[in-house]
Amino acid sequence: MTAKGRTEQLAQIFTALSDPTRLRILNLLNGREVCVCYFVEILKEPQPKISRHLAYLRSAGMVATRKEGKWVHYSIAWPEEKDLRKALSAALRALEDDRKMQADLRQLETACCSPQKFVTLEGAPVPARAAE
Amino acid sequence: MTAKGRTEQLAQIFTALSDPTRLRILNLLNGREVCVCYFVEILKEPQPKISRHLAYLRSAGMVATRKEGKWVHYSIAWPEEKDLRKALSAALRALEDDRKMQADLRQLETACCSPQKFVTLEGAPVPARAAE
DNA sequence: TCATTATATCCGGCTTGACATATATGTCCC
DNA sequence: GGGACATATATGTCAAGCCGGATATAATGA
Repeated sequence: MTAKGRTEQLAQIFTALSDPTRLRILNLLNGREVCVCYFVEILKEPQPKISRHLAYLRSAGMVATRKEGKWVHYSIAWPEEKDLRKALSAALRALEDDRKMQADLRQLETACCSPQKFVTLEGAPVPARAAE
Repeated sequence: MTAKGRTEQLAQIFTALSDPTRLRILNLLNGREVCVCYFVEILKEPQPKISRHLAYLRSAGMVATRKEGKWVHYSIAWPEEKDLRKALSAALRALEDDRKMQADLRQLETACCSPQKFVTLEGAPVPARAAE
């Protein structure tokens, strides 16, 4: 890990950002802790596909997990190095202009505020705001 | 091209940024027009490897070329969409903190100021500052 | 002919998606 | 408590495709 140079670490971050599904996941995670079931619900992608991309982000050290009973909450694991943090946050900020990303976030709000619209999510933990 | 959504375009940009060689190339191109021979000289990588990555960036529409006799000059082709420009420039700015990137730039300066140190570059066109 | 740059090809490895299946936890009910 | 069952999440496997490196070679210009 530390054997890797800064340039390679940067490249690795961008690799993690180079897939639309992962971009949508990271966008939803930006500033929040989100449970897997919400990704499945909102992205409308097969659960194994979501899980695979989460595993990718995990092994790249870009997300952290917290288990709570049946559910697993994901959050962004911000790099320690300042410039890596800067690169990542700049990239995430760029996502905010994307309409699809905005739509995803709106769906997350809706899911939070009216759980009855998501019957399969009944009882699922509500995404919580998290500090960067 | 336009059939692609914004999210996919963003992912494509990050894909282009996901390789150390391409990062170094783009860093050298940031604000400048640079001839291929300088990449070969400074990155100390096989010429076909450089050319391949340049071709990649070209087909991704991220760089523009200008032919001048024997030499081909590359420059960054900034996206038209504002948020794509923002994403790209943020990424390039993040590179500036990287020591290897700074070293590459210093070598470019050296190459410009004392061409006799780079015998194979004698007569090669000097990299020119360009507006973003 | 030499220098510069681009392309073609082969290969090994990684990524991704789809599907099936395993694991872990919670609930219900006796 | 303990089994049966449902739900949430992860993983194994396979196939297809892309990526990157290396080498050789072509194309272009001086």
